[in-house]
Amino acid sequence: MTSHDNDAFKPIATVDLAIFSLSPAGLSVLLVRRASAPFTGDWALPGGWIHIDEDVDLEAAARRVLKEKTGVETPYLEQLQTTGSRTRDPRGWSISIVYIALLSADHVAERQGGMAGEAEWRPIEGEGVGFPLAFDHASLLKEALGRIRRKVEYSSLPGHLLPVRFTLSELQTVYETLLGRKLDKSAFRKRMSEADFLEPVEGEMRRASNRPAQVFRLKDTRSLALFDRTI
Amino acid sequence: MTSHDNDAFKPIATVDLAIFSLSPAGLSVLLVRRASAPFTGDWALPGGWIHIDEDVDLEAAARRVLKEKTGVETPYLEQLQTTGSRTRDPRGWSISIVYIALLSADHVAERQGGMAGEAEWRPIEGEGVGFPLAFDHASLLKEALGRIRRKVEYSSLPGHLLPVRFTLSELQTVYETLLGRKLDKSAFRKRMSEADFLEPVEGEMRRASNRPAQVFRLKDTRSLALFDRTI
DNA sequence: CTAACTTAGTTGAATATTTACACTAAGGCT
DNA sequence: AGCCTTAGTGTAAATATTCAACTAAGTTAG
Repeated sequence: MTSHDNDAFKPIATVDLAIFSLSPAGLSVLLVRRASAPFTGDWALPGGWIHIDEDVDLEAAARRVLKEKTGVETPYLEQLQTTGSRTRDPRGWSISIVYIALLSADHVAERQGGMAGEAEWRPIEGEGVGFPLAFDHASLLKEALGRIRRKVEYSSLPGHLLPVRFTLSELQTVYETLLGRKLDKSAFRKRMSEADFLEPVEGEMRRASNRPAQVFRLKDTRSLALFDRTI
Repeated sequence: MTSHDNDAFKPIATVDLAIFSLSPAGLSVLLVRRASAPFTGDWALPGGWIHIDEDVDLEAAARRVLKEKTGVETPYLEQLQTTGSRTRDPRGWSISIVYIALLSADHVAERQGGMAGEAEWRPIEGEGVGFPLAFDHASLLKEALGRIRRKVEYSSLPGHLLPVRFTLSELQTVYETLLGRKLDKSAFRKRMSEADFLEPVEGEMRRASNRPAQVFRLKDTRSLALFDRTI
């Protein structure tokens, strides 16, 4: 077996998404029911083929799949990892490029009805959803959760689960939900201020509670690349 | 354009490697000269097709390519990222799964002669090698360097660039090389001890300098998974 | 053979950062 | 009016980090 160019094996390659949002129950992931073999009827992460004529690159393919399933066009999107093996799909060698997407609460609210038929939000319990998934998707979901939970420690990632404008108290609650522990208010505020993730929305105050609070928004996402430590 | 299973577009997919080692000049990367179109004669990261019958998964494919180019069978190997687009290869849509490999000094020494004809070590200067590479490989190399340099901060990754057994002074020098700055000896030792990356080789001392030094080795690599924060 | 030199490994004081918790103030609610 | 809840700040104690000196085990020069 030598390596001429025309030995090129072209494997089946899909883009799969772990799409998260916050529900009253905590962090939730969007799952779809498989309509065709293999794993017909099982729950799976939403995914799709790359469309050679539509998608200029992998991220565009992920964005398109996300829009098809949820209608959302401006998500937080981040490549997680690529798995490929002979055994993960019974039809043979296949590759899956997995992306993580975070949907804000208002994204989800807007699209409550418009969601593709068999897609449903399922609450995260521990390292997954508590029931089996098609292919190796349970393992992919576990990796995605690991990435998110580690990244809470050093990035503004949790901010993408809130509406565009939020208060510091709301943000702290999201951090606490993802970390599974309480944070000190004073330390949290100092850290946010030093990390320079946020900008105040000038003059805007919110009175969701019994006291008005300053409203913030995330600074331009591009600056986040500085903090990306993939894996 | 609807999405039946048999629409499945199977893109050209390769596994490419950014293989690093330490040379007297500092960090070096292994490059090969392309023998065929496109980019004939240009330098590129070593890579290869997936062999559907040989490779059980992507990591096995990366391992095989590494062995073909360097003879090394037990490298440090880590998936970096996957790029795929219409434009990165003039022949059309293609995908590259990129792995980072670190070779220890004794790996390199062993294989000085046995290396495939047109492969050469090139010193890293800043964010690359200082001359153009085929495809998007300059950009892939830049990402790999970013990953390595960030990971120095919180992992034992630099240890994989040394022989299996090394002294703390040698290890500190590698950290300093990768970070591009001097570290405090006392703080470095305390950190290493707390991080629990290393185990002493009982009873073994090295007298490379004018004073004998305790010899260490990395603890089982599997424990490193705890620290992996991809990207 | 001795004295000077080099480097492994440790110690400690000065400084900076984190943590825990109390405190003030601006409303809403009864 | 007075009490309650929550936004936002202050601060003292505990912990970490930094910087630099110190000890000890050799090697090398004279």
